[in-house]
Amino acid sequence: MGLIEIYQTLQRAYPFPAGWAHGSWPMSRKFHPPGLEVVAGAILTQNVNWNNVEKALERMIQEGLVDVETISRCSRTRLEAAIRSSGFFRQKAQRLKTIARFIADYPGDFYRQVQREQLLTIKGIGPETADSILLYACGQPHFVIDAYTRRIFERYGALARTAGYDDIQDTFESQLPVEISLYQRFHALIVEHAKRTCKKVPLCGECVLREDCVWAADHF
DNA sequence: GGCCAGGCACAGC
DNA sequence: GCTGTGCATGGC
Repeated sequence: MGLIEIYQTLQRAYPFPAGWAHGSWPMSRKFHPPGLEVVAGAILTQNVNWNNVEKALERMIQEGLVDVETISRCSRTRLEAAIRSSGFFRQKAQRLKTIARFIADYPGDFYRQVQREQLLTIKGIGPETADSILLYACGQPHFVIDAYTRRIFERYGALARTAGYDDIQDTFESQLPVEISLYQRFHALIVEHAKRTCKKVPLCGECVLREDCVWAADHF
């Protein structure tokens, strides 16, 4: 199975990935602007289960921490308390404040103009966080490589298991049409598939990718 | 009670 | 350059 075929198979299996309406990032739309919720979620989800992140986002909304001025100016302890459930709350609070300040001071429209290299200069923003922001908040075609995607790649890719982020990303981007909605949906589908298989719901023989599933070793 | 979850920065080689 | 380690909570 090539990448496109995997995409099509997942698309047929999960027409509406839970929480990812039309393949877009899960959002309450209670941040201002809505894209800021993607930025916050991308930071809060670093090395942590999304369940923990949802609670943190809800508390940020309750606290009114939904715009860059408030986030960058509130006390660090207040922000830390709000996002405690997302783990690593001290460094994540600092990272949120840093990116909020960056957005507030951005000369121009951050959500339309920010470049990947600019994001990567910000402490706390690595390649995956940057690409999540660019793809889902800014609508720029950067394929997001996360832990789930790596497993897919390791099974199908020709590169060594030690391939770096950029190598894996190049492989996906060179095999797929450069299309924002495709990138968005594909990543959503990979996450959806990961959440549905094996660990919580042992589908095994029912897995839509059958023996090609990245979790095949667990299935069969 | 141990292990894992949609990373990242930084120190030490 | 590459590898190991700290960061911290919640669910199973």
